[in-house]
Amino acid sequence: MNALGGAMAGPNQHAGTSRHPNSNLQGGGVPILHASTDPKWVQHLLDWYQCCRRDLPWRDTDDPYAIWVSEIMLQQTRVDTVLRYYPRFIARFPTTDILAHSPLDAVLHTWQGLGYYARARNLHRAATIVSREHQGHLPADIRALRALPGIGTYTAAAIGSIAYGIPRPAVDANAARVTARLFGRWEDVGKPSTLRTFCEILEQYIPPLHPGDFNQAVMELGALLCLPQNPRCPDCPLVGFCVANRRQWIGVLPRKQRRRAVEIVTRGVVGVHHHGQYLLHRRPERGLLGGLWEFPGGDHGTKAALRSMLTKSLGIHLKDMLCRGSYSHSFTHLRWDITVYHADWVPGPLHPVEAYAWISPAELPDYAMPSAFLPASKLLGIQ
DNA sequence: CATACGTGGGA
DNA sequence: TTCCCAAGTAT
Repeated sequence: MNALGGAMAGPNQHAGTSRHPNSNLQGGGVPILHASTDPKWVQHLLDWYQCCRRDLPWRDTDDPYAIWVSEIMLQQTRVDTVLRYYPRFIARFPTTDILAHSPLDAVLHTWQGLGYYARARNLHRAATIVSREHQGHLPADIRALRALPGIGTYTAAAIGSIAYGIPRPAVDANAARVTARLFGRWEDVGKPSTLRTFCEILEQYIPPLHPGDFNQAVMELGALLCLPQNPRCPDCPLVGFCVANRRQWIGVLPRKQRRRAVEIVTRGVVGVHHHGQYLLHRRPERGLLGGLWEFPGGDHGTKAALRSMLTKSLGIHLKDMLCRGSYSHSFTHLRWDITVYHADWVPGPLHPVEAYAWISPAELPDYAMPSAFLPASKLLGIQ
C-alpha cells in the first residue's frame, strides 16, 4: 500500500456544486468542474500579496535575464538558500552575453553547493544560444523559452508571466498544493497530468493584466501560509474560498505518492598526496555531480578494492592507504557512506582521457567541489 | 510515464 | 534516525 492509501476513490470532481462562470468546455468536451467557483478569491489573493510579499532581490528587477537566473536557482530550492547565491551570481555574470562567454568551470564554481548542477550547465548552454541566436535577449515567447535547455513547463510560464506579462499559470509545488486545497482536488500532484489539469484550472482565473503577480502570489501563499504541514489557515486570505478547509481535507491534500527508499552505497575517497599537493579529479560532464571536482574515489567497500579500482580507472598507484575517518552524505535518491583515506602517490602516468589537477591546500577553494566532498577535505586536513 | 538529479532544514 | 519537502527538468 502506498501513501495514497487504497484505491484512488477519493472525492474527485464532484466537490463543487456549480461552475465558474468562465469555465468552458475543454479539448474533449469535458467541463472542468470545481468547487471554488467564486472568482473573487483572485482579488483577495492579489491584495494579500501586495501587502505581505517578501522583499526579494529578483522582485526588484524587470530584467528578463535576472528573472531567468532566479527561476533556475529556485527550482527545487528554498528561497533562503537561493538568497545566499543569487546576488553573487548576478554580480559575477550580470548579463546573458557575459554568462555565455564565461567558462563553464567558473559558472559551476559560483554554483558550488547549490546542487542540481545540471541547472548550471544548462543555464550556461542556454546563455550561449540566447547570445548567438537571439542577440542576447531572452525570447518573449513561451515556446521559444521552453526550447532552451533548463527551461521546462513551469519555468517558461514563470519567466513569461513575470518578465513579459504572458498570461500562463506557473504550476510549481506551491501552486499545486494551493490548487489542490483551494479546489479540493484529489489527483496525485506527483503526476505530470495533474499539473496540466491544475494549469487549466488556474488559466480560468489568471488576470490578463497581472499574470506575474498572480503566479507569484499563488506561490508566495504556498510558501508562507499554505504550508505542507501545519498550514496557517486562520491567517489565509482565501480561507473562505477553500474547499479543503471547508471539508477538513487540509490534512490529506495534496495527495502524493511516497518516495522510493534510498539506496545506500559504500564509497571510498583518497587524498592522493605528492610533495605537499593533492590530486583532484573532474567528474564526467553528465550525471551525478557532473563537471565538479572530487577526490579520486569509487563505490567500493574495502581498501583493497578501492586501490585496484583507482589503478584500473585512473591509473593511480598508491603507497599505504591510511584511514582518516568516515561520514555519510545523503542525496534525494541515495546515500553515500564514505570512508576517507590518505595515501602517498607512486608517480606514473594517469589515465589520459580524465581531467586532473594537482593542488596545494590553499588552492582548493578555486575548484568547484560539491558539498558531498567537503567533509573529506576536512578529514584530510586540507583547507 | 518513471526515474535521476543536491542540498539543507524541520518534524 | 529517518523521512519529508523545496519556485522542476531531462531523458
